Amino acid sequence: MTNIKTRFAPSPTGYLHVGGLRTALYNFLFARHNQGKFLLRIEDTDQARLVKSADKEIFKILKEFGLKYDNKPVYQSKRLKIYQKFADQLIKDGKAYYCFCSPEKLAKLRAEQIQQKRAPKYDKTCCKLSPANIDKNLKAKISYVIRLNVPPNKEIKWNDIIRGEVKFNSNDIDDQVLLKSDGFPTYHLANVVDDHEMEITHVIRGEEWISSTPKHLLLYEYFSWTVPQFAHLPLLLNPDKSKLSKRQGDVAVSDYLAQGYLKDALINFLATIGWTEGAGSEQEIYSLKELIAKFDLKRINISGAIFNLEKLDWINGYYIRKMKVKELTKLCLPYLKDINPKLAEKIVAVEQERLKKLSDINQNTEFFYKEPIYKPELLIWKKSNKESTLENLVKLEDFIITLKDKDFSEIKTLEAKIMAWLKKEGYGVGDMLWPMRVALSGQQNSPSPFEIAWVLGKKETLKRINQAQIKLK
RNA sequence: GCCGCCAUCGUCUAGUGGUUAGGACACCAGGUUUUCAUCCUGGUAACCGGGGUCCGAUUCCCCGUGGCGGUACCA
Repeated sequence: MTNIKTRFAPSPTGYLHVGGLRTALYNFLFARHNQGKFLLRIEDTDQARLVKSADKEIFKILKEFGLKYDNKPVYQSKRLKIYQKFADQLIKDGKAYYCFCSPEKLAKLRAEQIQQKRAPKYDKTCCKLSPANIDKNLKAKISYVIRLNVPPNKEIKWNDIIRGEVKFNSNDIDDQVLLKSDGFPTYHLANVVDDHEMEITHVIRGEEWISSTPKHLLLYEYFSWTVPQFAHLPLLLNPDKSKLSKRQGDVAVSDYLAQGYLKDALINFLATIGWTEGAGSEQEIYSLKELIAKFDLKRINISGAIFNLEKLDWINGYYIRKMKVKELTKLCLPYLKDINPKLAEKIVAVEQERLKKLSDINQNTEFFYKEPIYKPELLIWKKSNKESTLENLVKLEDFIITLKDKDFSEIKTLEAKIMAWLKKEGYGVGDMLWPMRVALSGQQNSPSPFEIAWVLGKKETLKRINQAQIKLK
């Protein structure tokens, strides 16, 4: 296929949702895979919900994630005249009509219909207005909207790339408002007009749009425009299977970034929740490049998927473990406030394999730069006792004093020295290393004593071993 | 209520008209180890129900059930 064009069309009503990011990702991947264009459109037609600078956050996040879009973003709020022009054209053709009904009247109508167990639908009162009456109302400046004139009993269907044929009967479709009384278009009008003018070939959007698609199809028909291909993505769900929402956890991309989820990991996770390359592949880890090469809309799953944090944590941990210590340290620094970068790098080196997300770096790592507080009993290994623990700590101190500073330059060197000494003297590994580790960390669980000693350096290591002895006495 | 979409381990999923229904996460056990983590090995665990079609259905069809989405002058 040539000249493929996709678009991501968020509305700037707040933070960017992870589901939105996935939609953007799929649009991006499909376009790039096919050497097509990926465009961005800001759907700012709801004046009430508009959040200032929400568009800026969207740009920033797309950029951070490497989802580069082509051309300048299109703002719908700057295209009001165009939508009005097309709405007028529909009216002229009898495909849309002025509606002067008040919100109160509509609410009453809806309430009646619901009570009668019928689907709430506009009753087309204003569609039957005579030209003279319309003129009169217009001149009297009665507030109006423009509604889509949906024909009765017409089958409307399309072939969804992801779901196959989807069918509706026009009797179930409401005469949707296309142009609001404030002169702004609704999603339906603006969306169709813009997708046409931007020459979008593939509309890839969330499943929540399926029931609106017949309205859009009708508009394409009324305008005699080429209909794009539709691909309706499955939803991201809460653990209880409802649509992923803020009530049940974080949904903003920025929340995940703030917690220290890596962009590559997030992309990897989002891409593979709902998409697999198939063909018997059992791959779990994908780079953005690889995704571009392998992505196929037809391989997107149809059913909704729970946003499974445990899997995200695993993927993120995987990416963290693959990182170079220097790079990882840079990313961790914001979570390790007021710490000397040299020390931070050592801490990161030692903690790397334990991190699931960057913010974990400040979990149980205080002992690296603060004297640990712990109960003396913790020093005693399960197979040992107080007396021999104290004795061992003294022996250990005496030995470490004999080490040179350069023995502390690398973890491996330090480990080799101490292990050789243990072996030579015939000391039990646990008898010696457990108290050493606790003396240095004050923790039940921690990195190895060699690693901690390497971070602390000779002087601090000796100091803590000595303090442990005092505690035990 | 009405319309629509969906249905394989707890979760993400692969897969097929005949398979020991595969993988990953999580979980459990074992190994490595001074602890945790990492790493390695192994294990528990699934085709929503009922009818068809067929020699044979998890797979195809229908019905049901369940979940979800939509039902706005929100997107």
